[in-house]
Order: sequence, then C-alpha cells, then structure tokens
Amino acid sequence: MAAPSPVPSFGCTCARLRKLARRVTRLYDTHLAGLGIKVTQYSLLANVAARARSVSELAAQMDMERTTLSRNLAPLVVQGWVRIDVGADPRSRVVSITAAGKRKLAAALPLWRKAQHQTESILGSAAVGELHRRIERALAALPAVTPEGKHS
Amino acid sequence: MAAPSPVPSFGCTCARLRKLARRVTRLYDTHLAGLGIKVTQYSLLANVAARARSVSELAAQMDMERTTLSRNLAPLVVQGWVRIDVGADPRSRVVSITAAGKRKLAAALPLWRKAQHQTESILGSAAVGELHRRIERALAALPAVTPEGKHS
DNA sequence: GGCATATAGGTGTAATTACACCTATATGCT
DNA sequence: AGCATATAGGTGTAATTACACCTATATGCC
Repeated sequence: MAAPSPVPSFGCTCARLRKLARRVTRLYDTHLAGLGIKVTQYSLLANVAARARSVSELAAQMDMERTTLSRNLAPLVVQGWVRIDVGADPRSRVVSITAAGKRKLAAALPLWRKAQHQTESILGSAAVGELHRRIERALAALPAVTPEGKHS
Repeated sequence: MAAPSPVPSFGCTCARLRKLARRVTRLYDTHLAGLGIKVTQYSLLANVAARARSVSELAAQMDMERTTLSRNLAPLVVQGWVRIDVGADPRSRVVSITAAGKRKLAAALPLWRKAQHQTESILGSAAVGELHRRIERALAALPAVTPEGKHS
C-alpha cells in the first residue's frame, strides 16, 4: 500500500500558476523599472487607452474585483495618467486616459516589447503561443468574477 | 500599410497569466473560505510541512522574494500554525510547522482537493495536465528570483 | 409622489508581492 | 586579533488583490 501523497499542494494548479506569475511579473517589471511604471499599471493603462469605460465595465474586462480596480486606478490618477469623471448615470464613473497617460504608454511600449520578446526568446515563440492558448481556453471555461455577491 | 496594433498589452503573456491566476485563486479561496485559510497560506503551510527550512531556502523553493516570504509567514505565525526559531547559524531562522499547523493542513486538505477537482472537472484533466507541463517548462527556463541584488 | 429594491461605486481591513535599505553575525585576509 | 566583506534576515514604503460593508442614486411598484 503506497503511502498517501505527503505534500498535495505541490500538484496545485493555483500554486503553480501563481509561482509562474510571480516570476514573469518580475521579468517584465525589470524591463519597465526605468520608466517608473509596473507591468500591472501598463496593462491597466493600455486597457483604459483602448476605450474609456465605467469602473465596473473595466473590472469585468480585466477580470478583477471592482474594488481591486478602484485601488489600482488610484496611483494612475495620482500620476496624472488617468482621469475618473462622473458618467451619464451620476452613480457611474468613467475612466479615461489623459494626454500624459498616452505619452507614458507610448514611452513604455518599447520596453514592454523588450520584455515580451525576451520571454518569447527564452521560452520559444511556439511555447508562448501554446501557453496563451491554454490560458485563453481556461479563462473561457472558468467562472469569471462575480458581479456582486457569491450566489444567493 | 496596416495601422500599428492599437493595444499591444492584450497580447501580454504577463497580463494573461495574472488574469488567470486571479480567477483560479478566487476559485480555490472560495472552497477554503470556511476554514479561514487562503490558498496562498495553504500552499506555504504545505511547503513548510514538507521540511523545516531556513527562510532563504523556503523563499527559493517557492520562488518568492525573501522579504515577501517573511511577510507571508507573519499571519501563519500569528495563527500558531508555524514557528520561526533561530538556526544553527544564529543569523538564520528555521521555519517549521506546529501541531496546530498540521491539524489545519489536514483539515484544509479535503477542501483543497475539492477546489483542485473542480478545476480539473471544468478544464478537463488532460488540459490541466498540459497546462502544468507548460508551466513547469516555463519555470525551468525563466530566470528565478535573484538571491540578492539584480546583477552588479 | 413615496418607498422598496437594485445598481454603481468607495472604505476598512488584511494578505500578497517586491524593492530599497537597514541590522546582525559569520568568514576571510593580514 | 582586527577589519573588510559576505551572508541571513527584517523594516519602510507602496502597489496588488479581495471580502465585508458602507453611501448614493436610479428604477419599479403602489
């Protein structure tokens, strides 16, 4: 009778994913460090740049808790890269990129590209493509962020 | 001449990885919530349970900044699940699991298993296996956490 | 119009992550 | 022994993440 697996979390999908996310984030942040912007902020800025949106729409797009997004927007607003204005519905807030934000995004683009290219050169383009496909498939199947409350 | 890609970060490996990590973490945390433990803590506890180790060894094992691990250990120590003692070298600290930590880990195991099984049932075992392989390959190739300083 | 409810968003609290910089102790060279 | 340096670890600060709970406004029903 084989002993039960002693340390089950080593087979944990979540732990593996988080481990890789930590490592990859450090790689991207190293490239962007000179500009004083992190990859998380770059990502958010790029999403805002694509189209001005309400906080909730943006949160759904990024698959982030609305309150998390709220917190993450704060430093971008402080830096003057993003504006938050009252929307047509006065309860809503529209998030949009500023001129300074566009400049920052343009400046960061080549550095992001270097990070992305380095990733692809280390892992191989085919492996990165396959990883992306696996991630997309998982995102399509897994339950997204709950809009409000867990289920009741 | 095709216009340049308007929103490059949508092809960002880092952003995709983080997005999936957020979603998967929420799924695992939902299962573990009743026990007052998060998947990150479960993971760390399982790693400590496997073998008592110094802070630096544990950080390398988990591919985490040493200071991050230090912070992450704090709530486990407060809960009494983990102890930190001075090592043979008085500069070092040995992290070990307590009896209460072992009990907590045992109690959390079936909940973790449910989360893992749900993940596999949603994505398919084959897809999860393939995802794990991709992640392992990426971890093997990408530069690990810098032990101290960036390069100089 | 007036109230119940639903919707949009923020705050309090806490954990996770990491860089810059600090202390303390060991180790090596002379 | 004495000092330079390397190693082990923590603190300050700040961003990322999310749950519980709060306010404010719109919407629907009477």
